Amino acid sequence: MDEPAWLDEHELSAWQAFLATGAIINRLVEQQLKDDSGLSHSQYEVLVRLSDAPGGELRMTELAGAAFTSKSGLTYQVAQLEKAGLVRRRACPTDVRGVIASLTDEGWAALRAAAPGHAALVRELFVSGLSREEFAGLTSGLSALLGRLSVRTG
Amino acid sequence: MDEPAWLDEHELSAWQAFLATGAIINRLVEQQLKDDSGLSHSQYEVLVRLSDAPGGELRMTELAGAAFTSKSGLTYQVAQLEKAGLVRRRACPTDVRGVIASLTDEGWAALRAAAPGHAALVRELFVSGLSREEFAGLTSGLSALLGRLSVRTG
DNA sequence: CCTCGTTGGTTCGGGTTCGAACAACTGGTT
DNA sequence: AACCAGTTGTTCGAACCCGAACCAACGAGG
Repeated sequence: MDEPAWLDEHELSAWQAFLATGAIINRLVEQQLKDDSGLSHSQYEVLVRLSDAPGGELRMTELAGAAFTSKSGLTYQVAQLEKAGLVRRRACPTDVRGVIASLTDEGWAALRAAAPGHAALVRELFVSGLSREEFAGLTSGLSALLGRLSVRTG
Repeated sequence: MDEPAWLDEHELSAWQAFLATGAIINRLVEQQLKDDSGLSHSQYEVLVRLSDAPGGELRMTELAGAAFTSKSGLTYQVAQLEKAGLVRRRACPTDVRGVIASLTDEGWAALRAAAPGHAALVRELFVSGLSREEFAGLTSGLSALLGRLSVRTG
């Protein structure tokens, strides 16, 4: 109907802020993890997802769905993590095609070692410096957004 | 002083929502621009920054600062855009080292052609589906965050 | 049993990104 | 004038990531 071709002032500044914060924060987090633990952000995410799963293991597809990466991207990252000894691959007992990625002891150790620095940075960048209301507003906006998006991705 | 090693429940879910929304939205935007205009998101951003600047031109460094990319990344993207005829490079009159990227007529046209679809998608993903309060909360949270981050990067 | 459409995971090719190293230049200081 | 710390933009090597193509295996319906 009346769809203007450009974003208006409010939309634009919100959108720009969204892009900018995402870019900056991602870069800083990436940097910190690399320097501090030798892990990329995606690798760290994979470890976190695995550690959240019962037994510290998950099928590749579930892992790709939970993390924010494509199937091929996940294959690559898991290969890297396996090379580093942090993750092991097992065959899935109920499906010959399936592959189960599973945290090794070294994987757990690496995660425990990396977590405090990561948590501190996330708190510094993302939580502190916002008032309680700002943080609450941000959180509810983000989760509404996420709910909306989940519908779209099916 | 009492810095827990892990994020608590609220921090974690907000952080995850932030990462997830960023990843999903970026992917969808990337896709739409590619399909619709043959531009990547970073290329589109470069065009937008140039179009915002007086005369449609900007020094490389200013462009890299305004967009969300490294210097080398920008060199690459501008080279692509130049190959496509959307951007021209000029020497900077006041500084021999300087390079000025400048929108061509084709660049303006490409931007005008791409903008409506992009704006519509951003509105669909990012604006609509949120109540006025949610959007306001999200916006103020994001800009507070951005202000905080600018201090850190400055 | 046997299709046959679907799913799981890897491989491959190409494009994108980054940081470090580099060379050319600037502007201020002595 | 000669220096020198800092800036500018590019190049290079490596890592990363994605989509498409692919093969093997599932499982529902005949």
